[in-house]
Amino acid sequence: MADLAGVSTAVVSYVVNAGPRPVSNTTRERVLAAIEALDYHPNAVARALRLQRTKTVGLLVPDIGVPFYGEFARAILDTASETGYSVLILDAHHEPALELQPVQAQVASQVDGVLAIGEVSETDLTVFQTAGTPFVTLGRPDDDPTMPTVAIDEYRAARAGVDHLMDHGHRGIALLGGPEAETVATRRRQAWLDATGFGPRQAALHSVAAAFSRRGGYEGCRALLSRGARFDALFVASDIQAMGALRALAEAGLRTPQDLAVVSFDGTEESAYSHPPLTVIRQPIALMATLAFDLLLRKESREAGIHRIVPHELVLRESCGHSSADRSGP
Amino acid sequence: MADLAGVSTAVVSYVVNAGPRPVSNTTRERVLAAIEALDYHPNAVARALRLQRTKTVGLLVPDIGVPFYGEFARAILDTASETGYSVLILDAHHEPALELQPVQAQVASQVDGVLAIGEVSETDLTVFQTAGTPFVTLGRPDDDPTMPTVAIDEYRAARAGVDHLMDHGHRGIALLGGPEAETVATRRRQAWLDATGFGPRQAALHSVAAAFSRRGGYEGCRALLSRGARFDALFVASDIQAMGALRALAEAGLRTPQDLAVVSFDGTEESAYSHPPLTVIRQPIALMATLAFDLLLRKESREAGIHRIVPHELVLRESCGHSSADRSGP
DNA sequence: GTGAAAGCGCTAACAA
DNA sequence: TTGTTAGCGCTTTCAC
Repeated sequence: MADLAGVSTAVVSYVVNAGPRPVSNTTRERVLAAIEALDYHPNAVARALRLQRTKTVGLLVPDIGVPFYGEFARAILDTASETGYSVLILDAHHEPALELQPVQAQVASQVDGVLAIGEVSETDLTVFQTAGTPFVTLGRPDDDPTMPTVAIDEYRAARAGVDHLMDHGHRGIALLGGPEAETVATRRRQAWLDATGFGPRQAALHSVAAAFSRRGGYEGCRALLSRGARFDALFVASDIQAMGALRALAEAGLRTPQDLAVVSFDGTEESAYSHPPLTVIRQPIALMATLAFDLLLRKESREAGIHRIVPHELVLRESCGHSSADRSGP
Repeated sequence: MADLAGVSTAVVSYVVNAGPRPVSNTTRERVLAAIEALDYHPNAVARALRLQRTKTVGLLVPDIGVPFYGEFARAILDTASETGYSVLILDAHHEPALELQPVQAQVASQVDGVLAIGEVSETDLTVFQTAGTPFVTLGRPDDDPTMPTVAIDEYRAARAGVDHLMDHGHRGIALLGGPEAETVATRRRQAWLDATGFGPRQAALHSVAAAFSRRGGYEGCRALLSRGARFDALFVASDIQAMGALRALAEAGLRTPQDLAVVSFDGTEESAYSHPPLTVIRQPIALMATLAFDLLLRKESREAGIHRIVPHELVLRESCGHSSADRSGP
């Protein structure tokens, strides 16, 4: 390569990286020609070793097959590619954190930082912390001040959802919540609890904890239905669970929203196409991705305690009882 | 590190990799202790440079936010992690191939191979081919014998879907197809054409090409509806388009399957939770992922022309008119 | 069974 | 303006 152009490798480097030293035009031409002729491409691995920077970030997701995480991943891939970054995806697929430790460590040495969506175990985070790998968590409400985070105000967001149901006059609002171990699920539950004013007995009767999956939502909803408690509305902790819930409701012969109003959480694309379209609390996915990525690379993430709260949005569709008269499609 | 244990770096390597040279037990102990004490983790980048092997594969997807691709990515992540591989995701987000060239080349130098789901441009493939990066395509029916591929038999699969609609007695079967540029869309259309026996005029009247997205399906279906052609069934080229179609049908006051039977393609999770649940042609995603990954690493992919055809499956649910009496949930 | 040293492909300090 | 060279952290041949 350098030989063909008759220059040293240093000059090739200067040309390819446009610096840090100047190169005469004639030399540059020769180098460029040689690059073209040999279809030369710099080796990213060697570059990374030398620079101690891989231009790659890790993205830790609970399950890339879940649309909410998929849409998040897309947003992050978009932002990353704008600045020439690659993204290494790690799918925790709900496994215990310990199993991942070896992988994590391996990955920690080949990424410039890690973005973690959703629930992440403390031990996972510790791996990155001790490895000195910058990281920021996304959508993980936590008061732990050492943890850089970008998230909506989970409590207020969920509260907005339940309050909206109350504005519609509903009083028997059941909760189809997320797994008890997940912080977001706890926050959303607390909001529901405060809004409804249910006491312990009523709360237990009117709520269920289910997995963040369609099946989880389906089974959770059936469990709720089989209890015989009377409720006229359902607040669901995630869109994906709502898909299962709508199915269960339909099978039970219950109409939404006439018999039961529904509001769910996240605002993924599919929530606009369900039957009926779901009224949701939407998280600003693209914005969160951009902010998190910037935070990660500016290494502000090292300054502990950066918590960026982004605005949520109540999106009114049919499932809460709004008329669709003025709608013109999703 | 090596210093602490009082050994050379070579021995550390022997211990960490359990070879290729033997190490005495006492020495091993000392090394292990030092590793523990220093929380040492080998640098994956340096390792990759030396071995010329990154233990990372690239995954090229059209849009990671689309559930079908998300589920595919999940399956591939699963297989990859079993053998200690990391996965670098590249989202083409429907951009022209040329824009990606720089990225591709960069990536080509940091992965051991590339898996491409769905449509991939020839020029994209050329980048990897000239870089000597092994690759295999997934779900890309192509007679090009130089291209290693894992896919269902698109024609037969689609044919099975349309034939099933005909078995139900439908004769006016419309097609909500994919983009004309996509090979799979062409194949599925041909199957529909042969099964229905439509001539050019009828075919044009009864079909539409739409983007592989919910909105694409929604708009495509509305276009079909507004044409005034009479049809009693709809064959949809993908689940995600079917979601949009179901929405459009509902808004038009058409009941599925009473007024219009629907069968779609892919068999993602969401197809089991729509209203009504969709009868689909399912692609064996997990199997395809495993086969493709194996193919990629065994470098059989270098032997041109490996086409592995995997079985598709007709999954009967309600949208085609089957009774749901015997169903017990998704 | 272990150490010394070369070298993977690149960048950047230093020399010229 | 350009060339020479050290070294990023690892593996592995070769010598002992």
